[in-house]
Amino acid sequence: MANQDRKALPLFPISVVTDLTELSARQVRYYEDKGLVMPVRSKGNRRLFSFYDVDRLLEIKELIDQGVNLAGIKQVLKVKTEQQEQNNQKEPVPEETEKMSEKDLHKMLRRELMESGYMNQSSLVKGELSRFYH
DNA sequence: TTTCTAACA
DNA sequence: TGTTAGGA
Repeated sequence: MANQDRKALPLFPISVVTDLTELSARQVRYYEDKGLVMPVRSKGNRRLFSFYDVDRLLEIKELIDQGVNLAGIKQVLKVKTEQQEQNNQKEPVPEETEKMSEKDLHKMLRRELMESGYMNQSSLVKGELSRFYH
């Protein structure tokens, strides 16, 4: 089983999440209501969070005290999710460097840029995202 | 005992 | 956001 799947496994109740994130249960539930996280429900209508959910909530926490509102956070998470989906369908890198076509080389470079963080939060925060600040 | 929803001195 | 009522 891939690590990606493990991180997506719905495992812990809200109590664990509040411990890990320092967020109140009220906040966690509120953020779910706003679509920032979507934990699975289980026996007795109880929320089950995955590692991914916890990671997202930690990012949400950071953005909150950075002064970003829910609309802005939603934008960031949207991008994050899109990037993650791209990583899931990432194609294997060609074995031999000599046989690497120019096309593959460009794919690699583009991927390096994306994963090095060039097109993530930093640039977002400085640019488009600025209008979501107070 | 823990978590859930809904609502507000 | 906190807190609480009333159930499951």
